[in-house]
Amino acid sequence: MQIKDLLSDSRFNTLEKDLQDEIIQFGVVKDFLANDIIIDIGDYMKSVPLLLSGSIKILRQDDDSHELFLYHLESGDTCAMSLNCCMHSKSSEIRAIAEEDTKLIMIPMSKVDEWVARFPTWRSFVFESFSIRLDEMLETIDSIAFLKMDSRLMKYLSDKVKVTGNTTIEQTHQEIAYEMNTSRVVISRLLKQLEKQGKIKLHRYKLEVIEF
DNA sequence: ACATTAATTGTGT
DNA sequence: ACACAATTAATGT
Repeated sequence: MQIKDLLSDSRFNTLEKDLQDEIIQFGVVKDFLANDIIIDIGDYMKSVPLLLSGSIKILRQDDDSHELFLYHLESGDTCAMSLNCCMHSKSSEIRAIAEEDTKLIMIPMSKVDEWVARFPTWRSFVFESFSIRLDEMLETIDSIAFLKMDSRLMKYLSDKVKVTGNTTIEQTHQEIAYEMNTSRVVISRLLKQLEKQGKIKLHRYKLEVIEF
């Protein structure tokens, strides 16, 4: 598919034509395969990604390499974190991994800056991105703070199904446990419960979500 | 086809 | 949380 079509097909179509042209002119298209690490903690960003297709999961990691899943990025999204990092020349606080095969277009920071002044729609796009991210982050915090592990897990699973559009999740219990920052045994037990309730079907290395 | 091994998953305490 | 059992997949012979 043409980049042009991908742009007009998504949230980016609210951006004026001139701007879309410049995005195509100055942006660099990159492709990632599922599970590729796109940005790691400590990386310095010199450009901001716009997500054309696919999806990305954003993880936080503490000092002792414990992981925690934060949220997903889908096509039409940009990474508020990298906007933030770029603007203050900070290194990345998060790790971004391709959830599935993903295409994105990298915008050099200089252009991001320049466009904020030149294109009102870009300016509101950037602000809206921060707003969306803040909302989703709140949802994540709610889920961690107020939901019991079983509902958290179910939310995690259906979230994954929604963004990938695929009801099979190819992850071991251990991998899920890492992302939710809990132990494998807990995940195994809860998954077993969910299977008994008919919400999922368990297989080795993968599971199938029936209800979400 | 069978045995061995390693990794994943299940369960009781 | 820990320990161990059971199951499954992969590999070699």
